[in-house]
Amino acid sequence: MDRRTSGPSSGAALLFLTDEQLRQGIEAMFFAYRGFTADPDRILADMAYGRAHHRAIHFIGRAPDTTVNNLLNILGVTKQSLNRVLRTLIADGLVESKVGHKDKRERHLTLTQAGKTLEQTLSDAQRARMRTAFREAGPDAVAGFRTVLEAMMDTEMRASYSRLKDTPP
Amino acid sequence: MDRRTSGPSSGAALLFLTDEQLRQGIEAMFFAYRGFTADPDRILADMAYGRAHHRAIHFIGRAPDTTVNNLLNILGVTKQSLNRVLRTLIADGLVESKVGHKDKRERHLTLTQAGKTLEQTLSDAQRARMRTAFREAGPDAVAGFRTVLEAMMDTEMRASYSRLKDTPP
DNA sequence: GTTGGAGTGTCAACAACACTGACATAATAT
DNA sequence: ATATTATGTCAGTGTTGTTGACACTCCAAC
Repeated sequence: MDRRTSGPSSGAALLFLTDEQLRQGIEAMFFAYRGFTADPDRILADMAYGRAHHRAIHFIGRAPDTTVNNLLNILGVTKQSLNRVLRTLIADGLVESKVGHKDKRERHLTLTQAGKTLEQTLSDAQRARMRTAFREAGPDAVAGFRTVLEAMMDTEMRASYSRLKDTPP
Repeated sequence: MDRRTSGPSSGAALLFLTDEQLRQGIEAMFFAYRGFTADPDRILADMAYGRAHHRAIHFIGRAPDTTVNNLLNILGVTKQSLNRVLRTLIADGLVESKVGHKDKRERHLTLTQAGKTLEQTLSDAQRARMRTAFREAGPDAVAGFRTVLEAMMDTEMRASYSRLKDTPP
């Protein structure tokens, strides 16, 4: 067991691990996530789309030509659930689905121009809130924020996150 | 071009506000929230309950004798939605509803012993993950984490959060 | 070359949980 | 007396998750 916090486990250095601190962290996570999704949700409510569409659009825009299976792993839902979302996005001309030329079982997904436009609108709203929060909190707080979130992920999600993080846009 | 040696005087100090950094923050939030809810979800899946029941139980346990209206404000859902959840929790003997003695229109909600037991089970699972993440990240990162999350909340949610935070358990 | 299994995508039906709208009841406020 | 507030309920709808069943494609073993 490495003691990176220096000092005995009973010391003041571990006060941030009390149940009370953890409870506050849990509640902060709950309230913040509501704020995190509030702005895109408002925009989507006027269309026939929901949060699931937003997520699909985000990650397709992030990794163009991705396959359905890859998207499935990132989103962590069943393929049937994703398929319903993709069907509407494709029908509405926001996403293009192309049969793979190497493996014809695969479908490669890309945003159309309309899809990119919507993605930009949603991202702008979400980024604006994140930017304000980041600016208020300052760079050191942001670094800590990212460190804790990364430690909170499941292993597979952390892998997906790192893969995306290290992918040039 | 820009030498990022150690000059906080130039634009380098604002590098943490680039779209790329914001995008990573957004994705970190997405993946981390999945981890955040994963453990309680697994426990609840075996019962007839879902995440909505968990939230209700958490905040009733947190603020015993709370009214329906107060819970409504905290959870940010409609009364019809909350009522469906409360009805099953009361029927199953996890929550007790008492008519207010000052204002008899109000119902005051409290966890029964069985409710407290379930709350403890769910909290333990969620706290365990949070504790591991906090310990890995260290106290400074945790402070930053909390600062950013608080800045990300809507104003009303931040008020709810602060009210709970300053309430002794 | 045919067969069988693995991978991939689609359709259908169902459950959880959110929403709106309308209405009832009781208690409180004006 | 009337209006407002707090709560509960019924009915209907939408989004998003789930299983189950099935078709198509690829690849490898026979």
